[in-house]
Amino acid sequence: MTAPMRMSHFFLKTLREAPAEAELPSHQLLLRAGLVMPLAAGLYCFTPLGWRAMRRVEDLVREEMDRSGAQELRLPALQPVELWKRSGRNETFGSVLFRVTDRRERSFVLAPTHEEAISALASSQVQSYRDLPMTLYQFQQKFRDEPRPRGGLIRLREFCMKDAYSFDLDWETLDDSYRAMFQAYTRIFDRAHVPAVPVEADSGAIGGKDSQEFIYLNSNGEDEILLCPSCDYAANAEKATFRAEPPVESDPAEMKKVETPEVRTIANLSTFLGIEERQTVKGVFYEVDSEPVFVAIRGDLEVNETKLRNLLKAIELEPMDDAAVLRTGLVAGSASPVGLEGIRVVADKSVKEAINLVGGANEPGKHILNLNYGRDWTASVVADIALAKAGHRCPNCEGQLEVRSGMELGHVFKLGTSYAEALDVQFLNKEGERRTAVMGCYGIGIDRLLAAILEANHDEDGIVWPRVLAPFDVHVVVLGGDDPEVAQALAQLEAELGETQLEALVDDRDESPGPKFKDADLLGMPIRLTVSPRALSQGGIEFRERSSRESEIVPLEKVIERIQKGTD
RNA sequence: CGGGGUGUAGCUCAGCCAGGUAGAGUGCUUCGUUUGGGACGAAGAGGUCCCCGGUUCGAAUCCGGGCACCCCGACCA
Repeated sequence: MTAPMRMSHFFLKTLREAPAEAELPSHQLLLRAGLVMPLAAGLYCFTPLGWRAMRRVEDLVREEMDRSGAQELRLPALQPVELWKRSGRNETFGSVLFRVTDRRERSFVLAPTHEEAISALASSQVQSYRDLPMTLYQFQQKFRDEPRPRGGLIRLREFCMKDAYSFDLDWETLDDSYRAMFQAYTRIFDRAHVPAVPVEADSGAIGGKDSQEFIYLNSNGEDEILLCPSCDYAANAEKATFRAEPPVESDPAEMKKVETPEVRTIANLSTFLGIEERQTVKGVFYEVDSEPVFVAIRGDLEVNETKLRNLLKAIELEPMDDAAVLRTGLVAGSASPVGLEGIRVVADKSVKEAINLVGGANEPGKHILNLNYGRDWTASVVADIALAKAGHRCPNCEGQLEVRSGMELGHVFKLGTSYAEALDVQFLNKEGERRTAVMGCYGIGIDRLLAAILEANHDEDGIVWPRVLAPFDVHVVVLGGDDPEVAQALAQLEAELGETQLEALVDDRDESPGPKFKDADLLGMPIRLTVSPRALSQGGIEFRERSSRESEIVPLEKVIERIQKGTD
């Protein structure tokens, strides 16, 4: 039971125009509706209205987490750097970690995520198989020194994340914990009216098994997603696999060096020799943790740097610059894995299966015909390191993959034992043997989810809040407040609303009707009630739904009933 | 970190090229009118022209350096 909030006293300023810095619809709405104010790049103040919205989102997520059996707790954001050294992530997170020093010169980090802290807690508390399985979660501010914060609440330097961690006896019971969380996420995005789809995701260098992201497909997203229109295959481009065109069939032939003047690219080469790009092999050079690496891949494909990074367990990986290419003695434009010495060679599986490929001769202006893996050259590792692209064949069916952009709203991930090992989360099983807990982690960015909700729920006039998330349930527009009949009707309405759980925002400002209606549309509460002499003369007050824009006159004594009808 | 753009009133922007009293719309304050879709009239308040330095009699404007913000890329367990 809450007293209605009067707008004349509410700390809120709406903007007629969006500030120039905002490009995305969600960013513009956040600023125009006065939900947030930027403090610095990637840092926002939430106003009372914005904070109400955040809390509604948080409450929805909390409800589903609790329903799944997870238990809420709270971990510190400020953590000793030693914890991060134990997990190895002091190095792997690198410059993304915000670092601070206390008065005694001890080093701390502002946590970007909480696997370390939760593992430390679990380590101290978990002793027996009877303690497991369990899933713990929190809402907590995360800090990441992002290279480029962007898009309002899309990518922040400080943000609120719901992060959950499961601890299991083994991989089998982890499957149950994971499934429960997956279902909770499905319900959350459903109820939040954001069409998020699960896609296969990269699990990074940590190892671990299944990893799925919940992606809201949206042209303003920053992740690239490959989707199969014919089946349900969907994967982040970092992870996506595909079936490459089969190699051209032929019998292995003798290697032969040919003159290829001015030919420096695969496109040139295939035109010059009149062959398909898939009949060539190309070399791509990388600098991996300060070591040169030669990547051999079929000419029609490109290297997926995430796959390569994971394969080599690399921290730093970047294309080699020209100076390093010279220093290493590689011949850009005619590079070949054949006869290379003093450099690690990594090959994509596409070149292992192919027969009689054309590759460089490691001499300018020359190439070699009929290269065959195993006979003429080998690599230290052969793996799938190819980048899936639109038009490639789906790994599961005959469909052609399509590419879309999307926003990562949530991530569920079977972590495995790496953190539990590093931080000693162990227990005794029934047989009295010491075992390491098997972990999962599950995150949802709350601020980003709020942004996605706005992206998915607005029209040209403003926000259209889903009922469960609206900062207020009802927006009351008062016209002609000096009229005694209006004042009396308003008093009665407010009293009745006060008897319910409904939260109301009452626009009692001394404004003309225009701005009041415009603001009501902009702020987007699900139901607008207009108390005015005109409506009263028609027998009640005007009831209007933001989503349908349909309105009707409802007698005062029926209003509460009318509002509650259709509450989801 | 590389490329591009922008910094002038709370917000949107003009003025800068061609140096000379700091502007408009909107918002805000006051008064009056108005009261169903950003209404009308009148009077006001509001400025470190991003910062530092230089050139000049004189700099929002020209020159040098820096900073911030936005976009693209790189990066992003």
